[in-house]
Amino acid sequence: MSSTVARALALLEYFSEDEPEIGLSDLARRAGIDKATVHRMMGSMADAGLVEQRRDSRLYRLGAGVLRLARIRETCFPISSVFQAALDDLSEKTGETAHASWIAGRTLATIGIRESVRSTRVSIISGEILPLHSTASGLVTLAFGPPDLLKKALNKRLDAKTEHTVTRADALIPIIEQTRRQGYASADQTNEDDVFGLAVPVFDHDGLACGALAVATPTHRMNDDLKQMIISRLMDEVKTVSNGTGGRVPADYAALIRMFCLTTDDR
Amino acid sequence: MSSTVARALALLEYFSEDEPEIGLSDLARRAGIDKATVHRMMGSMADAGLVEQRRDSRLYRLGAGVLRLARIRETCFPISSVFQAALDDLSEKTGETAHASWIAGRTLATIGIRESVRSTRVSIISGEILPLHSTASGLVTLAFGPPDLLKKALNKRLDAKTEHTVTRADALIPIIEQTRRQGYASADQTNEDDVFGLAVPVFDHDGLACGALAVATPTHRMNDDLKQMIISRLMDEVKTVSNGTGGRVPADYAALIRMFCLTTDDR
DNA sequence: ACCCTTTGGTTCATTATTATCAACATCGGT
DNA sequence: ACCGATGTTGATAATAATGAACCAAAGGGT
Repeated sequence: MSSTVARALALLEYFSEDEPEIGLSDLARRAGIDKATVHRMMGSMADAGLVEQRRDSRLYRLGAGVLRLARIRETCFPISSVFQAALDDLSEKTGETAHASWIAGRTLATIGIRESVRSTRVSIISGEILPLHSTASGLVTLAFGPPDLLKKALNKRLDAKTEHTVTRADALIPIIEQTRRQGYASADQTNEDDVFGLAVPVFDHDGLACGALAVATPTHRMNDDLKQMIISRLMDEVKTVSNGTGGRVPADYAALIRMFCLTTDDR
Repeated sequence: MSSTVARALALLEYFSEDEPEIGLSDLARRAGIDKATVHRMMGSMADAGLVEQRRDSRLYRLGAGVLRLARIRETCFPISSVFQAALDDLSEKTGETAHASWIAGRTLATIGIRESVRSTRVSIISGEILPLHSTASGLVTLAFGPPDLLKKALNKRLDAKTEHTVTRADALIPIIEQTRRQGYASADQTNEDDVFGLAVPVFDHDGLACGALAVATPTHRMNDDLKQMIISRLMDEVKTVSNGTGGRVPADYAALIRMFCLTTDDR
């Protein structure tokens, strides 16, 4: 089913900002793999520099090798900088937390955050992997992204993150279709309690979504006016970011953007 | 002998700033592995987001997943920022190109560069992997780093990068010992023609070298005065950077630094 | 002090995964 | 259209991954 390499690399997904160091047994338990196997896998990954092991506590953490890789990737195909500018802009104009994500394999990786300055705000874990089915970012990515990503995502188990999470594939399909029609996705507490997410896609060179821009607000603060305002701001950034990262906005989506500008002008 | 995971991850080392995209056959040829094998390996790595494949040219390149990993690593254990400050300082004071590297598994990864402003200067490829035996950075890392790294490095094939490269392990040992005594390493055209490198170690929490700071100058410009000046500047940064990255300078090396300050004061 | 649990690490026989090689498909250039 | 090189897929043989058992060491609780 899944190759050894894939299983080994999947171990990397357990590391995040709020859990940067993990022990051998812990890692093995979560992944559901034998200790001995994980031990050898981590050994190989340590050799490659992807992880390193503290000499004292024997805990594993991400290694310096990832810095090198990210450096190459970013100097050759810079995206972070483009995103960060958009995020700063979004957060400033909406007053809420903005974040950006990007397709990484069959997952969605958070690659940029700008937190709201308000006292009550949504706080996002840097480097977190976003579920495709329960976040606004995930939904737009599925709706406008590569078809096979959607297919794979629907076949996977859809974990219930809150009591509002849609966990049945057939219930998800109409939501995806609605997202396609309106050009943005909203997710009210489907991934985390008291978090309302709004997201638009970012397009690659082929006109497929390769990531998402999102604004997250506390649910209690959300209302129609705020929602329209945020969506309008998000739409404004789609073209900028897509072009800035070497992508292009497909014609039908561009039409959606124009429509939205008109409706907001009407207000 | 070597695990599948290790072989797969070794493929990542072929990507660099001046060769960010590589085809399947090319990759297989260099690694000496069958095409089909590489194909499945890259497939797994693409799933994990470490690499991605262009839909048009089918070439592979580093994926967005590495950005996520680097982000986590850097927010939890920041080192780049500390290094960059030191590099800027070094380059400014010496007028030459300064670069920093860090142990990543059993290799040495370039994680920071500040190029000289001069017209003739040493240009360094970002993200490049430095050979341990033929660069000044590699030599100090071997001299002051983990003993098993040295052992492994001596057992590996020592490629001749130029006609000055030392390729015999027994010839390398006295050089390492000399490096230990003087506290810095110099490499005159042993890795690249017309490049003279000077490097000092950066220490981790255990007092072992985990990286290096280096200044590279065109060989024709190097003389005793410049050499002494650069070494003095490098020594100045050892403590700053080591402490800034959570490390500590061992007592015997601290003594070396003090000695060097005295001798330079004498001048 | 003790026991008991948990941790990281290692070994080894079995088996399931993976490398291999070939054929096939696809593309670009001459 | 040809040719060479490339990416992709499938069947078989061989290798490497697996997981149980085991060890040493480090807490944690009584």
